[in-house]
This record gives sequence, C-alpha cells and structure tokens, in this order.
Amino acid sequence: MRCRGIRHMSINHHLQCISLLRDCKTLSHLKQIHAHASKTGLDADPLIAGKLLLLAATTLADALDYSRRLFSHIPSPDPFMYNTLIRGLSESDHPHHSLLTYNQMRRDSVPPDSFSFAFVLKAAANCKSPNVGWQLHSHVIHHGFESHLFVGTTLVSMYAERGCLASARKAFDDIPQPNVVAWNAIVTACFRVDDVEGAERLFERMPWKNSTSWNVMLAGYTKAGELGSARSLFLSMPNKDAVSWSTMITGFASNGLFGDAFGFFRELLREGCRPNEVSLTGVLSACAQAGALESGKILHAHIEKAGLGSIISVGNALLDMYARCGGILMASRVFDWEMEKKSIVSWTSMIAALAMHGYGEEAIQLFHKMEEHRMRPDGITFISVLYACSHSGLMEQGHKFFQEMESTYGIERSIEHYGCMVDLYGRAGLLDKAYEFITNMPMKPNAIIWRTLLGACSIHGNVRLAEHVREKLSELDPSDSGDYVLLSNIYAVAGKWKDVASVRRSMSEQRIQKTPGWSSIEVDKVVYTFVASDDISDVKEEAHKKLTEVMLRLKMEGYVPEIMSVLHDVEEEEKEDAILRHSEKLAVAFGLARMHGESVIRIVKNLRICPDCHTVMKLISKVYKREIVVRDRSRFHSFSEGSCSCRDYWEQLKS
DNA sequence: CTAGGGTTAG
Repeated sequence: MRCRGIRHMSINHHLQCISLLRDCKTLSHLKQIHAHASKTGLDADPLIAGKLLLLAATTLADALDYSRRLFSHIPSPDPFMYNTLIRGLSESDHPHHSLLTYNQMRRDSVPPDSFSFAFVLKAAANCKSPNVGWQLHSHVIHHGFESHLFVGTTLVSMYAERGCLASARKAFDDIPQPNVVAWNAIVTACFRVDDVEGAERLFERMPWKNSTSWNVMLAGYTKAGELGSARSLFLSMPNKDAVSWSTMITGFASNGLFGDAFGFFRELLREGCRPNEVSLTGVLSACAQAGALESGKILHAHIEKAGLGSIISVGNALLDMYARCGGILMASRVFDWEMEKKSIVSWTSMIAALAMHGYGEEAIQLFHKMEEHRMRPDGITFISVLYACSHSGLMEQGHKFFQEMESTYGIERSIEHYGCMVDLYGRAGLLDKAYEFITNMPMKPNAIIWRTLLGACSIHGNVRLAEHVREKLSELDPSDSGDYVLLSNIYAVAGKWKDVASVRRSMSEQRIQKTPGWSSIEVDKVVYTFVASDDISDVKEEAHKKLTEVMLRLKMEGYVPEIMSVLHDVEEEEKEDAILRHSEKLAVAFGLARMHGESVIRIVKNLRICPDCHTVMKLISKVYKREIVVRDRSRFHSFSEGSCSCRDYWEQLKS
C-alpha cells in the first residue's frame, strides 16, 4: 500500500513538474522548479531533466551557464540531451563551447545523429577558427550524413559564412534532392564571395522559389552595390513581404542613398502595408546617417501613434537618430522618458551620444548609473566609454577603464579597445607613448591602429613619425585614399611641397581615387546632397551663386582662403576654386539661401571637415549670426558667434 | 529539437 502511495505521489509530482515547466518564463523560476524536483528525486527522470535542460539552454535568457551545470549533473545523458546543449551553446556568445560538448559526446561514445551535426555545424559557422569546419565535414561523411538534407544545408551555409564557395558547392551537390532552403543557402554563398553572376545563374535554375529566394537576391544585390538590379528585381517580385521592404530600405540606406530609402518607406505606406520595427529602424537609420532631423521627427510622431515606441530596437534607433542629427536633448529625452525597457544597446547608444557631443564626464556618469541599474556592460560599451575619454581628454579615466574592463569586468580587450587607447594618447599629444603602446600590443596592429596614429601625427604636425607610420600602412593597406590625403596634408602644413607632390604622384601611379566627399542638408523635410564634382543641377547652381556672394562678404570681413591644405601642384587660382567647391560650403550656402533666419543649419559630411571650411563656418556663424552644426566623420562641430565646440582642433594643425 | 532572408551601439 505504502509503495503504491509513493508511486502515486510521484506521478502527481511528475505531472505537476511538467506543467510548471510549461509555464516557466524566467531563470529564477526554473531554479525553483529544479530545487523542487531535486527534493523529490525527480531531477534524475530523463524526461524532466531533458525539459529542464531544453528550457535553460534554448528558451530562457541568460540561463546557459545554468544549463551547463544542469548537464554536468546528468549521469548518462541521452543523445537528445547532448543535442540540446550543443544547440543552446551554438547560438551563444561562445560557440566554441558547443564544439567542446560535441567532442565530449564523442568521447562518451554516444554517436552523433543528424541533429547533432546540424547544431554543431551552426556553431562552427559562428566560430572564428577555420579548421573545425573541415574536420566536422569529415565526421559528417564518416557517419554517412552528407546526403542528409538538413545536415547538408547547414554545411552549405557554414562554408558560405567562411567564404569557401567551392566547398559550399560540393556540399550542395552532395544533397540528392535539394529543397528551396538548400537552394537559397547556395545562392547566399555566392553573394558572400561577391559572385553575383553565379547567384543569378543559380536563381534562374531554381526549380521553385519562395519569397525568401527573392529576398536573398535583393539583399545580395544591395550588398554588392548593384542597386539598379535590386530595384528592378524588386519591381518584378510577385509577392513583396515585410522583409522585402525592409531589405530595400536598409540596402539603399547603407549605400548612402537615403532619399531612395525614404522613398521605399513612403511607398510601403502608400501600398497600405503597416511598417514593422525593422522597416522603421531602417528608415530611422537612414535619417540618422543623412542628418535628416525633420523627417526623423515625423517618424517619431508616427511611431508614437502606432504604439511602436515600446519596442526596444525602435527606441534605440530613435535615440540614435536624434543623437546623430545633433539633437542630444531629444536623445536623452527619449532615453529618460520614452523607453520603458532598455537594453545594453540603449545604454551604450546614450553613452556614445553624449561622447559624440563632447560630454565626456556625463558619459562616464551614465556608465556608472548603468551599473547601478545592474546592466552589465559589454565590449562595445567600453568602446563608447573609451571614445568619450579620448574625445574629452580624460586621460586618467580612460586608462583606468582600459585596465578595469578586463580585471574587474572580465571583458576581453579587442583590437578596437587598443585603438581607442592609441587615440587617447595621440589626441593628447603623447605620440611617443602611443607608438610604444602599439609596439607592446598583444596582437598585431592593423591598418586602423596605424591610421589612428597617423591622424594624431596630423593634429600635432609630427612629420618624422608620420613617415614611419606611412611605411607600416603601405604594407598593410596601401590603397586607402584617406591615408594619402592625410599624409599630404601633414607635408603641406610643414611646407614640404616636394613631398606633397610625391605623395600625389604615388597616388596617381597606383590609381588610387580619393573617396568622393559629400555633404547633405535637410530643407523643408527634403534632404539635398552636394558632391564636389563637375555635374550641374539647378540646386547646385543656386548653392554656387549664394556661395560666391557669401565668400565675397567674408573677404570684406578679412577672410583669407587657407589653401595650404589643398594639394599644392595646382595654380593659386585653381586652388581657391577647388576649396570653393567643397561640398560642405555648398551645403551651408544652400542653407543660407533657403532657410529662414532663426533655424539652425545642420550639415552632415561623410569625411572630415577641412580646415578652411572650418574657418569659413566660424565666420559665417559670426557675420550672418547663424547657428551651424556640422557632423563630420568623427564628431560634431557646433558653430556660433565665431567659435566652434570642438575647441578648435584645427588651430593646432596650422601652428 | 534541425536548415535559408531583413535589425540598433563602435
């Protein structure tokens, strides 16, 4: 009788436990259930243990460590349990651990099945080291799974991730009857290695297509910069879904074609589609990049009306849009009042926003506030914090954060963090210290590191070190036009005209094209982009006319063009003409012509503002009594009453 | 329990 009683009770417990697990939503909840199960010995039940593990490894957030501990207490895990853990770890931040679990499975003589391979290959795709992929492929063949549809498809996408098109193709050919998913994976593999024609051929040959097939083509075209093909394919698509629209919006925005990105968004609304969080973040990112504050504000109203403001990614994109459009107050308002839920991205974005606007101290304060809210910083948070320190000259603080991020926070320092330190020392003028720091780095310095030091050489006019850096850069990345421009400016400032000419010569010998500079300005919710080129348009002519008038007035106020920074082997008059054509000058002139006297003129430039334009902006702010905000490649410049918020970074260049 | 497309921070 007693025995039956216990048995009866345990069945009840069993059912109760399963029903509890079904409603389990958080890690602490799971821990309670687990404790409860251990008390009654139910945690040894394979079904319960499996369900606990599945929840911890795949469904719940932040429960992966717990799932590994759970797993370690299971005496003889069945294949399902191994697979569950392999799966959970494969999508984690440490895909490497997934491979370790797979190895353990083999050591424990539990034969891997098709599920094990599908999961572990995904881990390999997310993993850095290239050799594991080949090894796993040989295991797949050894166990006879190479013709398995799912395993084969994962192999294809793993090789696609690696950029090994030939291997991806072999894996694809091993699949006897590839379905549409497998076809989409091999098309993606072609785009990954920029084989657009290969992708097109496969797309034609596909026995049948779903909407993803078309979307893969759209994404591939936009990533390859073939926007014309993307557009015409999009027009010919039978069924455009939400992803198709988002792909077009983000694809055009990431190629700098913000007007087209807005256009697709408007079209989406016209077609009666409801924008989702992805299309909204895409179009907000276009506003952010173009500096289109007015358009961004309209979207903000749209988002509030549609009640989408509570979606974290939308809030993050909104905050970022305001920050990049110079609206730091609006950005902090969104952050403080409109985002009920915040993620690490929200906090990091706000820290970066403050840093971008030169509020280094406030950025650090916010970092500490974030800690009080028990939000754990990640590697990117530290990039923003270090950026804040270097742009506000907070040397001690920056140094401390750099030390603590590893010792106290346990975050591995990446090359980007080292780059921030080079920038910190370099901006402060400690060039030798920056150089020494680079030589003692635990990893090989890349071109970005040296380029940062070259930038510092340019600020502080150090020709000797710049020449040394030039050699490093010519080994690592000899085709970056920005490096040549920077170097020739350093020579020009030092009056070394022969060297300027030689840099210029090597540029043309190696057929290196300067990155075309553009500046954009939003007037009446329309974004106008100016490029220093020979083409003519009505808008450009209007800007040019106004600019001539402005420059005349500035000259009467005593302005002398700074032609030093312009390449030196052209005639004086041509030089003046060249700096007159700078896109930021055209944009500001256009703003003066078209915008009424009270409004702030906001300009976005894709490169760094040139010293002459910087001076001109200061003068205009004084003579015309206008506030001008220029966002360039690295920061905001806010001009008013003849001075700039960047504390005249450029003055050092001239002295 | 499995595979493919679009997403914000540097």
